[in-house]
Amino acid sequence: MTARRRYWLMKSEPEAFSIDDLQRVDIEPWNGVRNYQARNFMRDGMRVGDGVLFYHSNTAVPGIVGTATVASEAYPDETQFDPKSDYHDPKSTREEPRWHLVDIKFERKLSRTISLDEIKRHADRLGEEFALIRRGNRLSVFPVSAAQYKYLLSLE
DNA sequence: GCCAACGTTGGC
DNA sequence: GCCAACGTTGGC
Repeated sequence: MTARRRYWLMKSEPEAFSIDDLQRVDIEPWNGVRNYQARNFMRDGMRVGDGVLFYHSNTAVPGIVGTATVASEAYPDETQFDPKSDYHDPKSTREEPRWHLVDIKFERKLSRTISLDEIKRHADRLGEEFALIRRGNRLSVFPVSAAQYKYLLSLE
C-alpha cells in the first residue's frame, strides 16, 4: 500500500540559497531550520517523494520559483554540532540531537515567479488559513494541501 | 533599513 | 509559571 503524497512549502532567502543553487547542486540537506514547528514537519511529516514548493523570501519579489521533492528520511542536521557554524546549537548532543532535516531534490524552475502579491489575490481560492498569507506567519516550512499545490502551480 | 509579529530565554 | 527582554523573520 502506497501512502498518499504530501505537499509542502519551503522558504529560502535567495541570497543564502536560491532555486538556481538547488538546480546546481541537485540535492541539498535543508540545514539551518531552528524552529520547532518547522522541524516537526520535516522530522515527522515528510516522506521521500513528497512535493515541495520552493519559495524565495526576503527579496524584491517574494514568491514561488520552483518545485522540488523530498529526497530522504529525516536525519540529524550536522551543522548543530559544528561550533564554527552559524547554526551551531551548544545545547544539542549527538546522543539526543535537537534538529533534524531532510534532503531536498531539485525538480524544476517555474517559467515565472508566482509572487506573494499574486498569491494573496487568490486568497479566496486558497483558504484564509493558508499559512503563507496568514498575518504574521513566519514559518519557513509548512504543509500545503494537494488542492492548494495544484492550484498554485496552475497560476504559472 | 524599518518594524510588526513572533518565538525563545532567563530572572524571579 | 509569568513575563520582560531579546533575537529573528520577512514584507515593505
